[in-house]
Parts: sequence; C-alpha cells; structure tokens
Amino acid sequence: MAGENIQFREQLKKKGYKMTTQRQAILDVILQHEGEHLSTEEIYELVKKEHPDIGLATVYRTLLLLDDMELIYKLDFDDGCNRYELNRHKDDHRHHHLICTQCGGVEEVEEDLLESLEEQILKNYGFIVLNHRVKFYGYCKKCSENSPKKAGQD
Amino acid sequence: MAGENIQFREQLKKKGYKMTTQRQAILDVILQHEGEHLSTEEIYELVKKEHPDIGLATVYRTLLLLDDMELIYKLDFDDGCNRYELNRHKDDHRHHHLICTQCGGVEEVEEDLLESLEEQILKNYGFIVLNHRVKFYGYCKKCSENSPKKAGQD
DNA sequence: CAAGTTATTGCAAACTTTAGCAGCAAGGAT
DNA sequence: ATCCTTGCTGCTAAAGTTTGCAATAACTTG
Repeated sequence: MAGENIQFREQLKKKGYKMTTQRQAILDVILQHEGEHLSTEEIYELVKKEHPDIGLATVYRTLLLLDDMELIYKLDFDDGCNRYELNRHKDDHRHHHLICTQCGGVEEVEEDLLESLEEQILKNYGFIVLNHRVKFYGYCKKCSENSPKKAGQD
Repeated sequence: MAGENIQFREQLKKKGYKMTTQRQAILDVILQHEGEHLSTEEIYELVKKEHPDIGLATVYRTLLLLDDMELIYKLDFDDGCNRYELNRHKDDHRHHHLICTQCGGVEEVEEDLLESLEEQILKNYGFIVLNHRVKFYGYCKKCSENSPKKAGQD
C-alpha cells in the first residue's frame, strides 16, 4: 500500500508536477477503499473528514490526474456520475479490462497482443499509436455459470 | 435507411413507448449524419433547423433512449460532452477509434483482429466476451507529419 | 372519430463537471 | 533556512446533463 505512494511521487516528479497534501489525502482515501467503485462526490466526502477545507474542484482535478497516470481507472456505469477504481498494474499500461455486464465487476487481463493491430493501423492509416484503452464486455466466470442474460455496453 | 425507422417504431411499441415527431426528427438527423460523432448539442442544433421549438432536454432524453435500445452508442472521447454514433451492425462487434491527442480528431478502423485475444481471455479467465471497446491514442497522419511532440494519455 | 389513458414535452431548477483567476504552497537552488 | 519559480488550491462562474412538473400529444378503445 505504500508502494502506490512512492510510485505516485516518482511519476509526478517525472512530469514536473508536485505532491501536495490534498493529492496525498485523495490517494489515501482511494487506497483505503480498494474494491469499491467510489464516485467523485463520495471521495470528496471521505477526504473532507480529515481535510475539511478541501475544494470539490481539487478532487475532480486530482482524479483526472490519477486517471491520466493510470493509477486509477474511470468507470462508466451510466448512473450520472464518474466512478473510479484503483488500478494495481501501474506503469504497465499494457493491460485490458474485462467488465461483467451482469455483476458490474472489473477484472484485468495481462496479455496485450495488440502490436500487430497497431502496426496495421500505422500502415493503413498513417496513425502512430502511443497508447490504447481496451474494454471487453461480457460475462465473468461466476455470472456465466449462473444465468447468462443479454449484452451490455459502455 | 428506412429500416432503422421501422425497427425503431417496433421497439418502441414493444416497450410501451410512443413515437413522436421529436423522436423521429432526432433519429433522422442521426441517420443523415452517419459516420460523424455528433455531440448532444450538435444534434440539438441540427434538429432545431426543422423543429425550432424542440427542447434540449428532449434531445438528451431521446439520445438516452436510443442508447438503451442500442440504435446508437455513446462515445467517451473525454472532450467534455457526450457523443454518439449510429450502430449499424447490431450484435456485430464494432470498429475501433483512433483518437489524435494533438488535434482531437477521431478516425475509425474497420479491422477487428481481436478474436484470438478474446479466445485467450475465455481460456485463461473464463470470461465470455460479448462486445468490446477499443480506443487508440496517438498522432494522426496530418499531425505526425507536422510536429510530433510528446506522448499523450487518455 | 371522439374520449380516455398515459407517455412525452418544454421549461426551469437542480445537479455534475470543467474552467478562469488570484493567492498559496511545493520543490529546487542559493 | 530562505528565496524563487511554477504548479496547485479554493472560490466562483460557466458549461454540460438530469430531474420535476403541469400541459400536451400519441395510442387505445368504444
């Protein structure tokens, strides 16, 4: 759990950003609530317990930053607000997400296997791929063993 | 192109909803602009040309409805607004998006090439993939020919 | 085709997220 | 430890999206 903090500091420094008590506090809350899909407002309320003076805008900005750094991952459950989840596989952005449309759970896949696709994209479209975001929707093992329904979306 | 209209009417009836001139007008605009990733505001402006009295909230609600029915798909390009695209290939896997971090432009890739990855996911994780969302971030042809800068993120 | 039922609309207010700005604080250098 | 540069914060306003409600329009039934 301390690993994320150190890594966070290093990534910030590398990009010329600064570590602040607010950012620390927000990351702490996220780490303490690993596994929950907290919304921005929920994170704001939790952070306020220790830091009552923090501004909501700061929470929004920090979450954006953490998402950029891929320390957290923005989820879209179509419930009218942004929700985030801790991303345990830090600097390696080469992983994908499996989103179960039944239970809402999110798993991660280590395999990448997109190199050939990216080469083809460069060849056919002249587009240089620097990064990617891949989400697979379907049924996780548990749910598919129980009761498969119909497909869901982003 | 008329197929979508008939299909839309039938789906509405099946769910006990009603066809209205507003819904018709909004669907028409989307059909007429297939291939563009229109935002809610853009759709609103286009619809207003023929139906000046339509309310913005109606456009929001109708797009939500069309998204529920999977006649359109909501896209998240992180540009601060909802964008939608027509869903031509129902049940079919969809194309990928190339997002230029320099100019913000969005292209589409027709190739899929994810079957082998999805098989591997089923084998290793027991996860049944029904659909996927793939975004590639980088430099489009034009931007990379001009001035390649530094890497961008989601 | 008129009447009744009920979903839908437009408006406005509420809510969520982003942007601009002046003062503040973090990190590096002295 | 102090100064200095520059990013960061909190506030507020604006932009984007959703919700509540009374009036309206669409489908059903007779």
